[in-house]
Amino acid sequence: MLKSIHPAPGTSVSRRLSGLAQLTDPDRALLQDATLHPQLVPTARDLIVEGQRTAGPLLVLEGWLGRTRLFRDGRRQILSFLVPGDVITETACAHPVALSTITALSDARLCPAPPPNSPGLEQAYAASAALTECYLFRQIARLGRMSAYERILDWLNEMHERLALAGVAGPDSFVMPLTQEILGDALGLTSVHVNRTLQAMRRDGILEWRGGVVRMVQAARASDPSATRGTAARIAEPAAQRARPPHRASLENSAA
Amino acid sequence: MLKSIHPAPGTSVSRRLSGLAQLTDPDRALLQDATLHPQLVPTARDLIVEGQRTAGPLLVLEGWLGRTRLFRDGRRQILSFLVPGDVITETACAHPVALSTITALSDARLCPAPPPNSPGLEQAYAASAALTECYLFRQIARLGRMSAYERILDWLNEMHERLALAGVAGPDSFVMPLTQEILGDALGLTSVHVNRTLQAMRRDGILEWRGGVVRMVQAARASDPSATRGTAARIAEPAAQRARPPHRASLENSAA
DNA sequence: CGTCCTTTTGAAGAGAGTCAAACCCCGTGG
DNA sequence: CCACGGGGTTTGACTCTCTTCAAAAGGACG
Repeated sequence: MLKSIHPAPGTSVSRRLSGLAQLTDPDRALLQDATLHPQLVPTARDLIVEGQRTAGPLLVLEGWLGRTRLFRDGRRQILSFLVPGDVITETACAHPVALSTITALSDARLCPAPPPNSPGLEQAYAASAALTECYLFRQIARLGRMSAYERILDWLNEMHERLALAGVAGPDSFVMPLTQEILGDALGLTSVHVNRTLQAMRRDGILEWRGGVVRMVQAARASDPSATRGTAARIAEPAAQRARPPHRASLENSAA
Repeated sequence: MLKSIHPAPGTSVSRRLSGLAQLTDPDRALLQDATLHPQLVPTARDLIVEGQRTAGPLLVLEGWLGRTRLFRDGRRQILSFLVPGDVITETACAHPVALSTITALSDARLCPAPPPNSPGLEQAYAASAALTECYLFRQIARLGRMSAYERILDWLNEMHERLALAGVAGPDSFVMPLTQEILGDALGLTSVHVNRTLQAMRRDGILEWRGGVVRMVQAARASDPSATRGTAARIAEPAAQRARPPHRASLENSAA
């Protein structure tokens, strides 16, 4: 089914890693071989449970997974998403325990990540890890300082960018196998409010979402309020000067 | 001034790393030597600016710093805190650029981290990195699914635990050099609401905060709605004891 | 003693949550 | 073929947490 969008499903990993570092043909062959014995994980199944001992690193070949944290009272937070092309590694440590539970959010296919024998692969893994950290930072900024409208927009942009890296996204669209409730759990919102915000975005004409396919209008792409500049001495600056959170498509009242 | 709480300021790093892995005397000596030529960073000064090339890893000897992200319109989010004993590393990568700006939130003292020549040091660094990731996850869960009251409580608990690892915290108190506004920027709240929530906590008798020193009543320690709070302790084997008598409304509706 | 921050306080508003019911789409099975 | 279920999506009405916008009150310090 995904095939309608991405032509060669089995190679999302090598496409992504090739984009992150200079890979040789042997490197690619190694990755290709690794995909021969994929592990299937059906929707809603836990791949790794927090606190358990971890196996080696994995590659996501297909499907979406999420690092999730569950509160005792049932609240849930999705910490990050894992999509095709991603490398799943637990920070090496004397006691290698998983720091979070990883759940399949759609039927997924994974395989063990081949050990980095070459400098190319090693660099690719390193770059992938750096990106992962980058997305964590972005998630924090999103939850901490963005409105619901902005969170969804920013998240859609991030996912599109990530899926594009793996070659599984169209120029302005991608397959989105999540429910609005899951989206809410990732963005710190209720499914009801996710729904209402999506409707607002549709009304604003910046987004289409039918049958699990998201299509984003170009304008949506432009609205990134973060864009960091030197933090400088703003830490010490009086609060009075700092702007308030714009809502809606705003975002452009930003003084670049 | 910090001396009133921790007796030997120069060794926060070796104390913390000793707790994370089995260090030999030469290891500790190496760390000790590294602290001989500290770098001073005054409050509000940027240590590293996002996008710049990075130097090597650093050790925080004293003071608090924060990874911060600034929006174009002035909104600010503090992604994570760096406190004495912490190791600052940028994910190695072909193009080693900083993923976020690091700003001193109080006068701080740092030094270059000695390269891990021994297995002990290597493990300590790895454990430290794992903990760092753990705190990022926790920060996400905090911002995404906790109320203001819970966020502050959870954050205070985390900081106490971290400072205790470095030996710079009392049994139920620690020095907190941040303003309420900075706290708000870390927890995704306004300084006004931080203030009001703190007052509520004082009224509830679970917290004192005078003159930059926070004192937490034992009960406060127990209110962690996250099911997974043992994770950090698992990484840092020699951890403190944690009780968990239930406490405070909104948390006790937790079902195992 | 005035200035600059930070902390408090107040009143009013708005974004997001809650609760509940209706609606829809689809696969199932009578 | 169509009623039946069940998950996901929509809607509506109401509540409440947290934000806004001032402005006053402390406090540290030259």
